[in-house]
Amino acid sequence: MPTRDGASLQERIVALIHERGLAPESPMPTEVQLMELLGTSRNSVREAVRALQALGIVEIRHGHGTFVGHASLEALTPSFAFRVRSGAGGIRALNDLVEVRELLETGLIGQVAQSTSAPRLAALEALANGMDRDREADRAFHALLYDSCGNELVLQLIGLFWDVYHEVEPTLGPPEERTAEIAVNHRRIVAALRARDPEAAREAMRLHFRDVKARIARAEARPEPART
Amino acid sequence: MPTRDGASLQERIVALIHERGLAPESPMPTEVQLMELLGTSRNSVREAVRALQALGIVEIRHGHGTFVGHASLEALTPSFAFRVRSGAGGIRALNDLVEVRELLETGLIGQVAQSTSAPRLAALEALANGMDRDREADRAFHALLYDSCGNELVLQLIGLFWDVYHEVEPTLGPPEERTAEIAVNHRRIVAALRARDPEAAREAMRLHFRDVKARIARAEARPEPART
DNA sequence: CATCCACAGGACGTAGGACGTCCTTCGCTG
DNA sequence: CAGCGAAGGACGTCCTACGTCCTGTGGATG
Repeated sequence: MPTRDGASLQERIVALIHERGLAPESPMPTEVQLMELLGTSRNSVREAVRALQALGIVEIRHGHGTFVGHASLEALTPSFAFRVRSGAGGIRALNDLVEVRELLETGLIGQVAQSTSAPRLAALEALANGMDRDREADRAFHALLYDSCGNELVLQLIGLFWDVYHEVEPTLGPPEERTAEIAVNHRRIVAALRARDPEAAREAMRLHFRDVKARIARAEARPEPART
Repeated sequence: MPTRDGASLQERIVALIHERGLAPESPMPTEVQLMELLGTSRNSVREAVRALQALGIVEIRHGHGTFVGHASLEALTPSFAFRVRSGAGGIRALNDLVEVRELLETGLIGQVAQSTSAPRLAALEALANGMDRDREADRAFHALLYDSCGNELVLQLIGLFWDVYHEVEPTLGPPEERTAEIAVNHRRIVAALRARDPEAAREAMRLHFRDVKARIARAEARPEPART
């Protein structure tokens, strides 16, 4: 079977990766080799590869070569960020995004409460206390929370949503006393975990997201915050 | 401020969409216009636009023009499908994906149980009964379930995960009596909704996903199912 | 002999031009 | 007035040439 030409170039390149059983980080054929393999011009090859790069399926290193990617959700950040920035429906989309994170985190926090080790609790507490100074601590906190669940997709989704939210967060207006709220909420979560109380942890998580959504609602109430 | 050249072409095009306040479906500048606006060659413009198309940020219609896209998650299907097809970790990734769907659906089904109208229930039941004949009925069932939640992102995520799962489902081996199981599980869910019993609905949903995950586990146990 | 540097080569990045294909529109024709 | 064909706009593909980045090699140097 030579190659049905019905499939798009993109699909044929992906098929090629699977046929050869190439693992992430493996080198892909050269652009010139792909030209010959697929019987097209370098231009078409490059466009297809660029599309695959945008999806995280391949990784391009200038001067070095093209490699199979990890299809990490990180690559998809621009798509989600775009959706959330879209004028009118943007705030709505942002709220949807936070609600999904709430669903994931309140769903998982129960099992986390039953299985978190003492050293991990200490690390979580340290992060919760450092949030005033370092905003990244918030991201690390949520990542560490679900690190033990063994679900890579959840970790990446939560990280993705965090990134997208904080990318547009400045446009939501002044933070008010939010930074204080955040630390309090996170300390409450840690306390519930320390008590190994799943229901209390879930409730603490709900409170946290209630505050986040309240901030979004305040932003929605105010007039269009002026475009860049 | 003319345009800082530090940003990638992609980012500059996205910025241009936001600056002009272009809504989805609006026509984008022509490739030639973008060349002039961004001061690059048509080749570079096309590559950047192709990347944005892969992310669903723009939509290209041959012979007609380029338009602002909806950044629908549908465009991201190839990325998720790739991740799930990746040889060794593929089954693991598929399981992660189903678990995320479980988190979302069990988290939402409670509020659905309290708010689903009679006609909607009838429609759900019809779909549940039609699953033996039409596999799409399953997809429609889950979409209709959460349609009333007002969260577009959840709908798209569940649809995306459904698509990805069913794209690789054939490789999981023979379906056994699964089709029967599916209908039973879904009828149980409808019954719980009809009784307006959130906890029963959640439990029925858990059972459904228990079966799905069991199928994945059986596939993981068997040897590599031979590549295409 | 070990080290450092210049250079050649491979691979991706950008540019410009030419032609093909698809779609729409307008004007001509019957 | 209806139908059809030509023209033009916009994306698709191809080709060629040159620039930039990285690596490995080989010679000059201490």
